[in-house]
Amino acid sequence: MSRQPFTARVIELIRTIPKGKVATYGGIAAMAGNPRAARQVARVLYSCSEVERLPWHRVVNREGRIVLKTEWNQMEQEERLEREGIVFSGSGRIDLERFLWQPGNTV
DNA sequence: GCCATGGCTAGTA
DNA sequence: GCCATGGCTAGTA
Repeated sequence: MSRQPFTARVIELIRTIPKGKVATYGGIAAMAGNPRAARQVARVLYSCSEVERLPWHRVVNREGRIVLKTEWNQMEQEERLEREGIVFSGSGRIDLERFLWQPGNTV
């Protein structure tokens, strides 16, 4: 199953998110070459996570929130992130200043 | 036509 | 809460 370049880059990028960090849908899309294709990232996660064994839980929305449909899935994502040391505020948000993956920085 | 987005506005308190 | 966005798939001809 060969993939389109954009999708292949998205998959590769998601794989690269380090443990203990998160990325945003829009951020991954931008790194893959199209800042407006945030929903494609969602689509890739939805359709490829299992087969590609992606660290799907490390992708959240621009507000640092989990946006999965079902409560069951939301809880699983939250648990996986907390197990990696990511902290949620009382209102269920992740501090992106602290936990956002920024491939460029040397810190 | 689907999708796990994002950005901007309207409308309430 | 609305709706533009865009890569991809399913399903028809």
